[in-house]
Amino acid sequence: MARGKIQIKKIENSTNRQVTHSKRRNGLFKKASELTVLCDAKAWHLCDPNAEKVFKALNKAGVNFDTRLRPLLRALNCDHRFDALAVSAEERALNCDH
Amino acid sequence: MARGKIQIKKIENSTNRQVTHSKRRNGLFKKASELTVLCDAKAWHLCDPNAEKVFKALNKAGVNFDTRLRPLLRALNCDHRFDALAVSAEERALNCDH
DNA sequence: AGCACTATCTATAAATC
DNA sequence: TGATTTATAGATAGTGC
Repeated sequence: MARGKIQIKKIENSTNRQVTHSKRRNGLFKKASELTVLCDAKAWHLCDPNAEKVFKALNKAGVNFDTRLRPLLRALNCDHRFDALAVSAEERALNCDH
Repeated sequence: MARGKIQIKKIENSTNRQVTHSKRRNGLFKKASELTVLCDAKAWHLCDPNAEKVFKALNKAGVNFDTRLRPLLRALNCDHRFDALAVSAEERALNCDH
């Protein structure tokens, strides 16, 4: 791109790799949030207590949903599927027999 | 972009919205996989039984990790954090007391 | 370790088939 | 409805500070 085309393979120089990672990651987030707005991804069901449990577990694990995953999942139309996941986690907890 | 600049707000025409969604989603996946390769995201720890449980739960919920989320999570360096999530889920199951 | 610049590359909006 | 084209907007590699 830019001042010269690059091949899509691992960047061996670690400094360049880190710089590229930072730049492209920001670009990825921007595009994800644009897609979310343009295509009207529906709101998250944070009011759903089952979903809330999963989000809390993710936060506890260090995954910041709001800033890192939410716009991406929205853009990919994956967000509503996490409701199903939340239910699945809930069922697993209820079926725990030890 | 392209043949005219657009504002980042909901595309009201549903046909255009769908077309844009499809195009931009593909672009997002492409950029995510490029970033994964360029910046050498490390491999998933699928051999980890704790992580495996989470992946299975996600698949059961209809989230196709391999095609939808894995390249994105890799690109975002979130993948290793899912190991922590897996452990968290495991602990929660073990601490289930009813 | 950022942040700015900018020439160049890539993504894509609209058009066309 | 879906594929292809193309002109333009947007992203970014290399650079300098």
